[in-house]
Amino acid sequence: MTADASAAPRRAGRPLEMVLSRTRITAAALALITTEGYGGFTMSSLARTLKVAPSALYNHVSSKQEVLQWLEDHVMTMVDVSGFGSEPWDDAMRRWAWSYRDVFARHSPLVPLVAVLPVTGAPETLKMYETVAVGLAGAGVPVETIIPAIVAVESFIFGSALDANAPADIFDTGELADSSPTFTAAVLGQDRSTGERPADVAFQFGLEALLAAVPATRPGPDA
Amino acid sequence: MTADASAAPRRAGRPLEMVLSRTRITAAALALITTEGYGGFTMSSLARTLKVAPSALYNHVSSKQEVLQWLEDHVMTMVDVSGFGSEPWDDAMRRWAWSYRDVFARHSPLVPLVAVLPVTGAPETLKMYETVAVGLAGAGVPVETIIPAIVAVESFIFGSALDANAPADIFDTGELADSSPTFTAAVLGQDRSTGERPADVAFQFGLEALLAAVPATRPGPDA
DNA sequence: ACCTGAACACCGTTCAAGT
DNA sequence: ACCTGAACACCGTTCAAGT
Repeated sequence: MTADASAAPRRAGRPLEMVLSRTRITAAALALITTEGYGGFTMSSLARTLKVAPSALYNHVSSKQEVLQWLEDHVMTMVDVSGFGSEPWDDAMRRWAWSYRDVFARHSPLVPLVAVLPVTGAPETLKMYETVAVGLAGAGVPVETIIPAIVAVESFIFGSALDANAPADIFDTGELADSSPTFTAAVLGQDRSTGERPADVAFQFGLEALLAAVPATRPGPDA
Repeated sequence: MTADASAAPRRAGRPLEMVLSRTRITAAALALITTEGYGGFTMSSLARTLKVAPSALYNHVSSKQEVLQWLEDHVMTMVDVSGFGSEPWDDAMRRWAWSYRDVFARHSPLVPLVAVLPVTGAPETLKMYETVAVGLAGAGVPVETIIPAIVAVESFIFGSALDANAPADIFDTGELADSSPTFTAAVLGQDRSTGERPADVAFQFGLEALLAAVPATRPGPDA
């Protein structure tokens, strides 16, 4: 209950900023993944970044899985919720959903982890949910619809984040074109005139469909 | 170009059904995963099931990743596309989407793999796409809309398959309830009277939203 | 053509020993 | 309280040697 409960004891010869902590481990993990990718992220490489033996990490973290959960919660911080409270609810949702998808497209290995991450250990994630829930409630969406709406949009976002990493030729049927004429025609018949990436066209389509189904009764705080 | 191009040479002392092949490796992998789960699936355990040394597998497969791709394609076989051609297009889509989600909820570690799996190496997956594309085209959906519609619904399905594995208490805010009053109220305000699982309620909501946005002009073959 | 057995280069994690 | 270094029990994959 002191004013600064998180202050670490300072010792001569080991400067304060060198003490391991959730914050510092998470920051190091993010930096490592940004430069080396998830393939280069191991407990060893993380320890090397922090100039510490790998075993030292286990004084602060119970597993690699936990580091990834910390990272996941930190990454949520990068999702843009600024529209809620300043834009009509649907524009706020669009801003949120697109940035959410983009963030996790860059961190797709974290996507399967979300299913196992309880909000209790993820305060930033909970903060985001609260902002979105306030936005929807303010738009007149009935209480019992808020969670299904959030979960549905979020599931769509996670699936779309994975899809955003698909190679451009994923649907090229090649020599199997003859056995799948209708699908092949659909692939070739896509509208390429706008120059948008196919993953973005699909995301736009699905997002608008989901937003149209949200039973809001008011346009939002400022509209 | 012979009648049976896939026949393996028969030798005395080594019965035909013991020869390794994509079919037999895939079947063994599925059996192993069904009994032991994905955590117990290693190249070693797979080799043990097939009564062979681990290194022997590499005469037939280039990596564990490839085994998983074979498995993924085989698993697509379990998705129910029987509605297409016999039901109104939207009922066929509902049957397909629910079974697709259920199958991959049981095989969620395969979900992130889909993004990297080109249809060229996945004939069963392509067969499924063809069936769905024929169904949508038959319902009068314009060619250029077919792929975005399929990709959007599929992304929603994959995200929902991950969500279906979430623990029931994932949204319990615990001691953080005070800092997230609106979200906590929404969690507590969910409609539990129907007895449906929250993941199913959200899936139903999102699926109906997406189907409502598909620009079909005809009800389907038999309606 | 396809198998075995040994080996390689890693993993994440534990633990006794230090300070 | 928190670090180091050695060790453990695995991984997926390669490769020489066999038949």
